[in-house]
Amino acid sequence: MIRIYDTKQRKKVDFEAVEKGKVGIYVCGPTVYNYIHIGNARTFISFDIIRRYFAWRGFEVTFVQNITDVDDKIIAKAEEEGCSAAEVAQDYTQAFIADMHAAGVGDPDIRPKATEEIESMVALIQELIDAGHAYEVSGDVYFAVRSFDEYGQLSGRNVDEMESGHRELRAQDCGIDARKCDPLDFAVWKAAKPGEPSWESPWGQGRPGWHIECSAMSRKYLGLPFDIHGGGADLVFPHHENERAQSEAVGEGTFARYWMHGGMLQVNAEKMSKSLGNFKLLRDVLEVTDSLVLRMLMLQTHYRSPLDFSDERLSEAETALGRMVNALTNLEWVMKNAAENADADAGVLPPLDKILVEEQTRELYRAFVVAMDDDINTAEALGVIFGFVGNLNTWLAGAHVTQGDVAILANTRRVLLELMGVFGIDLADKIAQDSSSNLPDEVLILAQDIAGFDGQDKSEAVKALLACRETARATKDWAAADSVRDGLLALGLKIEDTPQGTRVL
RNA sequence: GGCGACGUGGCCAAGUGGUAAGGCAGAGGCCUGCAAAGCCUUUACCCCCGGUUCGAAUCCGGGCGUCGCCUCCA
Repeated sequence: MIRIYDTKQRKKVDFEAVEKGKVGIYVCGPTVYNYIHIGNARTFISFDIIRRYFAWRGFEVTFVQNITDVDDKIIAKAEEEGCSAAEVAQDYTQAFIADMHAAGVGDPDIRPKATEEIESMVALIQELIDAGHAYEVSGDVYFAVRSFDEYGQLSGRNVDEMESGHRELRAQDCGIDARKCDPLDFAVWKAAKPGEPSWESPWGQGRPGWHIECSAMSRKYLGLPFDIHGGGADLVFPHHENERAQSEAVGEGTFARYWMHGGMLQVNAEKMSKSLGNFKLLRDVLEVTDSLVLRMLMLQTHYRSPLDFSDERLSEAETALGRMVNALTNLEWVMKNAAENADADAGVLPPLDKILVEEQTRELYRAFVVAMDDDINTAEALGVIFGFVGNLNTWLAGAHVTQGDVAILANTRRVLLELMGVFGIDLADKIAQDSSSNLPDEVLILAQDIAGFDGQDKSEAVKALLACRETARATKDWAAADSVRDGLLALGLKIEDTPQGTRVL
């Protein structure tokens, strides 16, 4: 049973799907007026992992994420850059999708764009007006907050207190629209101003308010009620409160059964902002960082907790990921070695305790599920895996592994890869990538220089070099041995001497 | 001012009643020609003060501190 923390109920609850075996998830996407920053990325990576986990647990997942491609900020950006709002939206939509791919975030099953869903928004607005929950004032349509009794329940706000807060604000300045019946009311449809993108509606030319977009699109693609509505914690109010009000006011009962909100990402313990100069774009970070490292960093903190981002933490995450990669590489090496030289060190070390490995692998799997079932506790799940990895290193270093052990180790390897895969970290691929650049042409030249090698095959050249180095080591000619190692290192090939022999990474 | 979250070893971070996972960093050791990797050992009065309980990091009250939201924000 998966338990998740529901923002509305303010506690962890058992997850029960609307339709057994299926889960519909709606996560608010970006407003495409700029490249997304790592704060956005955190939310999207978190829900990518949540989605992967549900799928891995056997649910048929329908994941919907919108693109808000009409908005004040897009219009402002267009003016700034001297192009159309549509162009701004299109450019940054493409950039967003590219960034998500670069970050290893899976595509949603459905990615509706607000501008292509106007019809369903207009329909919903009309329903709200007909039901007395919204009213038109000279081309604008507002939602009547006080017509919805439960307004404030999601974000834990009291309507009357909010009202008084607004009065104070109004005394100072400010942008309270006098046309609204109640200062708390918010726009669901905005009358077009000259030059702005607009669509026809029963209330004249205009465009939808932000909140109505998600209400309409989630209803259209998931139906009501649906299972999980997600987003960053900063969207709880007003965005999600308003969405919920719109969707539930028209008498369709529950909107989303569970609300999941991701914690904010901060930079150097402060909120990211352009004025503080700590604003980091995802694409800039990925320019110099493996996306798996970024993901590892995210995994180390629970998705609901605030996360402080820094270069130091990024580099720690890189080291941690390296530990995992090393363990896998080592495991694969041991397996290969066992297959290739069956009895090289027989008798020197005790045989591998296969029962133990098998049991602990099963326990790893179990503990992983327990951790993740508990509100997607990736930090704990990761701890479980690291704990196992430490044991695995000990077992492998202290035992004579034979051909007969390979099957059980292959299973362990498979489990490790599978569990990390749930996180969106493909270790096998990572290892392949790290070593794919392994054999540059210079290897042949180096092999000719040092070992007198004259073949064409680069991997044979490496073997010749290693053989040459072994000869040198046997005669304690350390200078010669090290020159081979240094030469290979310069070509990007790292050498490690192990009790079972030398291996190339 | 209102609402909410959080405060665990040098840093980060799990852990909601039974004397504290894991990662990073430091120190010492083992292994090794060296290096790398790995292993072992090592540092916790769980912010403070009360209370409940046989027993609390975990529950309750108070205090101090940090942060978020309350306007666009993932």
